[in-house]
Formats: sequence, C-alpha cells, structure tokens
Amino acid sequence: MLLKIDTAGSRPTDGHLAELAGERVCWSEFKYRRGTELFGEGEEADYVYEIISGAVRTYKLLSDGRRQINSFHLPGDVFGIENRAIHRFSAEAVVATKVRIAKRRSLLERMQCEKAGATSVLDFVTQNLHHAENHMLLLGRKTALERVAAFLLEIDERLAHPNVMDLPMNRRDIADYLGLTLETVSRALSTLRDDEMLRFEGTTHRQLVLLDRKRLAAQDV
Amino acid sequence: MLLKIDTAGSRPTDGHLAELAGERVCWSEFKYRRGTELFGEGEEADYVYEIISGAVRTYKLLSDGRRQINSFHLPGDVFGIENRAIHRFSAEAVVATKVRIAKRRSLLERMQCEKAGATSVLDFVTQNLHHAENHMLLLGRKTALERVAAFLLEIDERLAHPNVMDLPMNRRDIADYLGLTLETVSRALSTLRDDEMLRFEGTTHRQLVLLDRKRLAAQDV
DNA sequence: CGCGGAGTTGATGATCTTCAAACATGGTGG
DNA sequence: CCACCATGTTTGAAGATCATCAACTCCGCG
Repeated sequence: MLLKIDTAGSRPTDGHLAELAGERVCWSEFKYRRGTELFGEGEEADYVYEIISGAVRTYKLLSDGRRQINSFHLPGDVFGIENRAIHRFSAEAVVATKVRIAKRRSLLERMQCEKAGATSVLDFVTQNLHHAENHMLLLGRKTALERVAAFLLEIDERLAHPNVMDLPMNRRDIADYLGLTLETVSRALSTLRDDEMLRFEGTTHRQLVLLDRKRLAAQDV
Repeated sequence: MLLKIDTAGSRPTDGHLAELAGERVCWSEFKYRRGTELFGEGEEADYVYEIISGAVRTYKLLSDGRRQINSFHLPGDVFGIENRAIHRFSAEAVVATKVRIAKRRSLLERMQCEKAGATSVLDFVTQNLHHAENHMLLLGRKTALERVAAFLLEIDERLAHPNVMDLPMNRRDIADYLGLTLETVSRALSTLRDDEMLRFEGTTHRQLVLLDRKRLAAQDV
C-alpha cells in the first residue's frame, strides 16, 4: 500500500499499439518490481494499463487487513479503465511486471467519440462484470476444492492451455482470490495431486501440469 | 428456471413496440406474480426492465441447485441491459412486481448514438461492476454477522432510510445473496436484535427497524 | 552457513451448515 | 367461521468444513 511506484527503466514509446482505441493514443512503458503498487484504492484514475509481461493483482482491503483479490491480470490484459475518476481498488505487481500506460482521459475521450470505440469500452466493462458475476458464484457457493479447480482452469484457459502452467502468484494470493486461507489452497492442491489431476513440475511448486482437465472441470460443478 | 413468464394482467400497448429505432423508446408495463421468471440465464436479452413496484432477484445456479443471487432490484432500478445478446443470469420476481419494459435494441441504439447516452449506459454497467466488487469482498472475506449487517445497511440505504424497513425477500433469498444458509441469517438477525441494533415490527419478521445504524456499520468493518 | 520466504502437513478449534422440531402466518375450501 | 395446509421463521443439537496455530521442509541468497 505504501510502496512507491517503481519507474526504473521506464521507456516512452511512440505507441501505435493501441488496437483498442484507434490511432493516436500515446502509450509509454513502465516497469514495476514485485510487490509494488501501480495504483491505490481511492486514487485518481489517470492511466489505463496494458500488461506486457508479468502479472498484476487488483484487490480491496478491510480495515483489519483482510484482503479480497478481484482479479489477476496477465500479459495482454487491459485494466484501469474506470468510469469514475477514482479507482475502486488497488493494483500491485505480483511479479516483476512491464506495462504500457496511456492517459485515461485521452483514451476515453477518443473511445467515446466514435461509436465503435464506445462499444469496445462498454464491451470491456461488461467483460469485467461477467467475470465478477462468475466469481460471486464461486465465492458464495463453491467448496474449497471446487474453487481451486475453477482457479486452475481459469488460469489454464487464459494461458492458452500450456503444457506446464507457471503460476506467477503465491498461495496467499490464490487464497485471497478464492476467499480461502493459504493452507486450504495448499491442501486442495495436494488433494488434486493425490487424485492425479495435476502434477508439480520442478521443485518450486509454482509450475504445474494439469493431467486431467475433464476431471478438474467435474470438481467444479 | 422452468417457470413460465406470467403475463397475467399484461397490458400490451397498441403496437408502439413496432416503432423501430425511431425517436421514442417505447415502454410498456408488465406484471409478474411472486416467483415467476422475467428471463432465464442463456436466453436472449431482448428487453430492458425498470421496476415500478415490487422486487426482482437476479441469480446464477450451479447444476446441483446451489444458487447465488447477484443483486436485488427495487423500484426505480433499471436492469437487463446486457452488452451481449444473451443474459448471463436469471431474473425472478421476489414479490408481485410491476415493471416497464423497452426493447433492448432500440434503447441501446438510441443510447449509443448520442454521446450522453453512451456515457449513461457505461455508467450503468460501471455501477453494477462497482456493486459486484464490493460484494466479492463481502462474500470472500466477511463473517456471517458482518454480511447480514452490510445487507441491512445496503437495503436501508436504497430505501432511503425508512423508519420501518419492509423486506420483500425471505430468509433464503437473503442467504443466497450473502453466501450463507437461511438459518445462519436468521441467527444473525436474532443476535442483532438481542444486541438492540434492530427490532422486529409487526408479526411477520419481514418488517424491521434499525435502532443503531452506527453500531450496525461497526459490525461491518 | 544461516536466514527468510514459500510451501506442506498435522492437530485443534471455531464458524457455519445440516438436520430437526416447533411455531406463526396467511390463504383456501368445506 | 374454522380447519387445514403450505410457506416462512426461529431455535436447538450435532456435524462438517475450513481456519488457526504450529512444526517442519525446501529453496535461494546474502
């Protein structure tokens, strides 16, 4: 929360890469070290972010420190588009992360002028809402095992079903995403391993191989 | 899910719906009996709804019947605006409910043509997202008592702090909204009553009086 | 080498769920 | 008008799931 933004190595570019917004939104690149804050809840929403590499968690806190992670953002994801001028949650780099940043106002203005642009911002927010609705179902009504299975399948999907899945986040992050404790997440993963639905690759237990996506999906409901 | 839409007492207006993307968005009124379905998950999203009286729950189901209610809609609320053509959840009347309905396409087209309109659809979806983010925090990280207190304050707020709060929904609905069981909700309400934060009015236990909103807010965190 | 961060696993315990029973309410039909 | 029944609510007792507390391992790194 109190960490400073780490702009070491920032490298403004002459961004043509705004597929989302049409032509002339100017993007620049920034790097964040592991654990540093991109923005905090309540801060002004000045920028829109696109992840180049790494991973970002967005979350809310209760006053006593309990944390709920809304979502993980992986390379290719765009986030930070807020309709209001104030961020409703905080964002931190899960690992060393490189992002492209654009001024939010200029982007939104451009997008709202054009009909196609307006649709795509709306699409974007709608996608977030869709994800949130599914996640409410998970948080409100699924068991620990179902949650962890759903998490694995979600990440697997977003990484395009790699042979070896490389988790950028630790067990506590996963737990705070799934509304569990890190021990429960660890136990669920061990159970899935014992049931031969996954296997750990290497020593770190951050790389894993999904052995049976069908049965994993059946854990979920 | 399998309930038929109840159009008893529907009052089809004389063909105004046939007006296409004309100048007026044409609303017509419908009534739904308690428990009837306005639309189901996966159905085409043809209409936008505004509640005149009554209440609506929107929810998702797991295959074994577990239910998560996303939100309750009360008089004045507009819902059913979906960016995609398919509803992502079901909607049912909690009690006898009167709504105004407009063709979704004509409405969206109108709203997207005008800059102000585009902003207001976006605002609308953003508000839903905001609510969903807060609700994920509740579902993932709050205790039963905190959830119930938060629920009471939310309804209180949306009813503009009435002296006597009239709950349209039963304990099971509340439970499925808060990710609890109906018994746990009942117990939490009894606890809050015993601690003199609320009082039941009348006999039904659906009307209640918040006696100390400050302390209720402190239950929440 | 020692240290800290991360993960696993075990024992215990708290919270919430499940199962069950009792009671109130409101509507319906005899 | 009352009996009757479905629906809704509360409360109790027992049980399951998950959280908490704690110990231990493994790894990377100064």
